[in-house]
Amino acid sequence: MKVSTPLEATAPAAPLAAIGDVTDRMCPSRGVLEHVTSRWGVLVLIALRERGYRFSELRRAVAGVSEKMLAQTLQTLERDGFVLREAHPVIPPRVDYSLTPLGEQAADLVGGLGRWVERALPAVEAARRAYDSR
Amino acid sequence: MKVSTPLEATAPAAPLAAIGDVTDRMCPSRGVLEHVTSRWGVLVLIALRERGYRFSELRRAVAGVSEKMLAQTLQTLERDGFVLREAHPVIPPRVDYSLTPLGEQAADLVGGLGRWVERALPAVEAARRAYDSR
DNA sequence: CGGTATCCTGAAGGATACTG
DNA sequence: CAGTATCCTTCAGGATACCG
Repeated sequence: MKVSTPLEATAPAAPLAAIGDVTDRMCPSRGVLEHVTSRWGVLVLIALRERGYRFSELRRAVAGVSEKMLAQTLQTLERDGFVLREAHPVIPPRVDYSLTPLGEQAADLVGGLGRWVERALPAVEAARRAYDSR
Repeated sequence: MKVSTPLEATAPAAPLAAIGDVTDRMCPSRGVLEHVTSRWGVLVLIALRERGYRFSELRRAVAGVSEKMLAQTLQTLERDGFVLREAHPVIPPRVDYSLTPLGEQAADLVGGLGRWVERALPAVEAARRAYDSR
C-alpha cells in the first residue's frame, strides 16, 4: 500500500486543487479503498455477506440509507466488480443484488473489521472517557 | 455487526433528521468504524503501522492531507484510543505520534484491506472496463 | 514546529416528485 | 418495485492567517 507520493519532487508548485487527481493517478488503489470503506459501501457489503437482497429489502437492511445513496453505492460497487446486479424482466420489477467472488473477499475483510470494532468498542469507550475527563 | 435497526417499529413518523442520531445510539460501532475507515484515518493508520511519526513528517507521508484534516484525524484517533500522542516540551516543539496496542490491531486490519485492494486492482480495473463498454 | 481559528467552497447526501 | 431527476441543505475539508 503506497501512501506517500513524491509530489514535491516532480511538481513543487503544482495547483493544489489537482492533488486529489494526481494522487489518484499515482495511487489508484486509494479510490477503490474509498469505495469499499465508504459510509454506505461498508454497510452494503456487510449486509450482502449473508445473502442476496432485493433493492428495497436492502434499503431496509441498511437502516438510514436513502434511495439515492443506495442506488449510487450499488452502482459503484457493481462497476468495481464487487456486486452482481440481476434485473428480472417481470412486473412488478425485481432486481437482485449479490456479491461476486471478488466482492465476497472484500466483504469478508470489511466484515472482519466490523466484528473487530464491535469487540473493541468497550475499550474505545473507556479511552474516550479517559480523554474527555482531562 | 448490527446493520439494520427496527426503526419503523418504534418511530414510524420520527423526524428524519434524527435518524443518524438514532442509528448511532442503537449501533455505536458505526461511528468507530467510520473513524478508522475515514479517508485520512485509513492512511494515517497505515502510515503509522511501520513506525512513529512527527506531525509534519506524517503530513508528508500522507500525501495530500491538509494540516487541519491531519490534526483533526489524529485527535479523533487519539480520543478513540488508537493513537498515542507524546508532546515533548522542547523548543522547537516536538510531538510524536504512534499506535497504541489497540491501534495496531486496527491498523493491521485496515492494512490488510489496503494490501488486498492493491492485489485486487487489476481485477477491479478489468471489471470497470467491462462495465463501461456496455 | 505544531498546531488553532476563521472563512469559504464544493461535494456528499437527504427530501420530494416523477417514470418505466 | 426499482429506480431517475431535481432541488436543497449540510458538512467535509481546503486556504489563509495567526499563536505558543
